[in-house]
Amino acid sequence: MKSKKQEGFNDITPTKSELEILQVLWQHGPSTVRFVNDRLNEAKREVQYTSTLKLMQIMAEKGLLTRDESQMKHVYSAAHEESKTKTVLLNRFVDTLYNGSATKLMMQLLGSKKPSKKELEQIRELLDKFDKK
Amino acid sequence: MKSKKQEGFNDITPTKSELEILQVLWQHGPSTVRFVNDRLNEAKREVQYTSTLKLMQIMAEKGLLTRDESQMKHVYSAAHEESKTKTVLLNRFVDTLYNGSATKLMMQLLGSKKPSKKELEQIRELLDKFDKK
DNA sequence: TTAAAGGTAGGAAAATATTCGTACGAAAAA
DNA sequence: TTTTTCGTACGAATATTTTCCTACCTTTAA
Repeated sequence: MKSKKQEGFNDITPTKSELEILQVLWQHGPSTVRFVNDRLNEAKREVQYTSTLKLMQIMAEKGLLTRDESQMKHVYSAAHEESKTKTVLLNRFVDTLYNGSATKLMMQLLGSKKPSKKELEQIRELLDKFDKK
Repeated sequence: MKSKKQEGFNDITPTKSELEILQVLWQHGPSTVRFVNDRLNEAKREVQYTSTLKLMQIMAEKGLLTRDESQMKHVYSAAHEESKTKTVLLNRFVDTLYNGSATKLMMQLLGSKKPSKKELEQIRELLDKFDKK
């Protein structure tokens, strides 16, 4: 298995708007600016095409996205796995708000949300797996 | 669909820097700017006194903090409960990253962190409590 | 073959968030 | 009393993030 250590020089932390774009790419796979912009406009809010373009260009510069320029309509992809990026964001969130305690977060979560029986079952299964390690 | 602007209502959503200040106030209770600034400087990073002052003044204007001006050294307090504010932030986080599914978040959490036996036990207790409801 | 539509690039404006300098009054120390 | 320290208020400079205008090129439709 490959090392999971990060090189350090690329910060994969996206801003709020960048995250919206990443979500589209994670959900739909490699896409053109036009496609992403359409998704944003239908799901979120009104944004001009060139705004989305600019942001995606910046993201590509930062290393958040890669792009295929072989065609006129450039095709962008998320440079990092969804789970990897979200894990980073989640850990940061836990560190910031719950002093690193995942348990504290869960307590809050269970207190405010209401998981269904089925969901509770899924969580238990996951816990069981852990016990066996 | 975008929600309407809530004139006159308090948006308790703090920015990154504001959250740092709130953490100090939640942890230590009502405090002067001097005290908060000292905590920030020792725990986080170097910040000038007037920067912290300004930010806390802004937060008071926004309704994030309240302040007692009866003494020369104004005493600031967090305007909202820690758990209330963190619940809002947590729910927003879940909505943004996990499409509102707390379970998905938990799965990721359990997958990336490695809870200790003791933590696993705590979580189970939590789930049990929940089951009985 | 021309006009319209749709692309990219880049600069700059606009919106937010953060930081700090300066003025000045009150309290404490000398 | 005089000076120094510590406090608030407030404007403005910075930094960051987000938005969009304009120029110009390519493809498509008329």
